[in-house]
Amino acid sequence: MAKRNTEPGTVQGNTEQRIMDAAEELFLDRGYMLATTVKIAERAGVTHAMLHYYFRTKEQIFLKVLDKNLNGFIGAVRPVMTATANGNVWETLKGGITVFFDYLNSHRRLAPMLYDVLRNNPELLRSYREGLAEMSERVRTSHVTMLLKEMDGGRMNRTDIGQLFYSILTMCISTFLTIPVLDGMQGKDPEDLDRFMDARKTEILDTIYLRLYGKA
Amino acid sequence: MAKRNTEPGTVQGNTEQRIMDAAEELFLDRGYMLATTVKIAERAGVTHAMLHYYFRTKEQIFLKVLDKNLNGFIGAVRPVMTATANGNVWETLKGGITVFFDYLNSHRRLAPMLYDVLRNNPELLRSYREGLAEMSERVRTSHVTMLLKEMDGGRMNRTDIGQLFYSILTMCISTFLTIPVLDGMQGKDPEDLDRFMDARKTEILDTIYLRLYGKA
DNA sequence: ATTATCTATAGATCTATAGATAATGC
DNA sequence: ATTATCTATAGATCTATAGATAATGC
Repeated sequence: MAKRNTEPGTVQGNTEQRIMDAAEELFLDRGYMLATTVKIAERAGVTHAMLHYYFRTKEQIFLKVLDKNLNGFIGAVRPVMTATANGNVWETLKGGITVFFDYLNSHRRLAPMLYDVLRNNPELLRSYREGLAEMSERVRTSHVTMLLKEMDGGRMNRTDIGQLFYSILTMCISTFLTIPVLDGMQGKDPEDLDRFMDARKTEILDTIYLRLYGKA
Repeated sequence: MAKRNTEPGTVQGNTEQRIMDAAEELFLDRGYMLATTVKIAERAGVTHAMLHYYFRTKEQIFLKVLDKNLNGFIGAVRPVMTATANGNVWETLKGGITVFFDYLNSHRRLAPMLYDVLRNNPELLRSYREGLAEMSERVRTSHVTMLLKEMDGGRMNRTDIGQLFYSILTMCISTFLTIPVLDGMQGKDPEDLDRFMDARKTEILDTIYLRLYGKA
């Protein structure tokens, strides 16, 4: 048969792309282990043999999905990750937190998927490990300079910078990890979730601001 | 054969208990879906038919493990969950956070396992849903009274109490969810992790304190 | 007679591939 | 000839049960 998928009667888009889209959807929803190649093929509307024809293995199609998603994330976040010497310190930090939070908020299943892989299949992240470690090192050093100057000048509470970053990252990330819990508690109206995310971002910024500038 | 497991050559403890222990170990490590009955039986050193003989289904053995763990948690945490009218407000709150954090810290795989189930098999928590919701409601109302009085008296920053609790819970919980990430970054020395947890608890307390009492 | 255990196996999945077959591009 | 597709199937697991067999408690 080998229908051309541009023919009438077939879904739009070529098969390879449809499989990629279906795979992304399922990996984002279920993580690596629980998203099966059979379900991906079903969702794409093809036999599962097609998945192996185009992508060879489950691991390879996952790595393509992961690559796309991590590149999107890195592209969005990189510009604000290096703190410069000039400029208002709090505005710089706030800008970084905002971009990070906003990206996770516009890709709400990214953090849960990455968490799933980090927990259950960390070896799949091997090729990104180094790059991400390097990036986080750049973030750290550039901010350390800025923050230490602020602390030394007595304008900011003295704080362990590693702990500060840990607080910022976990507060942002866990907001999205806990969406399943929220779904069970709040109304199902999607706008409720949007409002919650806005309030959450404000609260995180206020919390970090007072951690750094609030006088005890 | 039906060896009595008190005979020489057999592992100590009765079979049922050995299966329970193995199941707890695997569920804590891998969550519900990825812990298989075959692996549980292997670890317990019995054939997997035994698992069904004693517990009938995978779901039932999991529910027993869950019950034990949730009861332990609730027993530890309940005493400090109701804020009283008298007493220092910050000390009360600090006490609650400390007990909560310390319990998770002495049961480091509990939060990850619960998160896994909440994400992938929320229906397994159905029978606990109501009780937990009720408890969290009691926590909330008792604290709302205390905190509002403090805010109205101008002794505490005005704050959305829902957001405050969300910050406290996610900061504590995510500390333990992210242990796999830490393992990849820090040294493998278990004492490093102990020290990190201590520092983390202090940082969370400082952060929440300044959120509530720090002057902008 | 009851309890505990083992072997064997059913029936669902999963990932992956082999091999046949049809459409497309020369 | 190459590319795309389908059918069929191998080989691993998984959960769960049936049925035989041995040990224990009367």
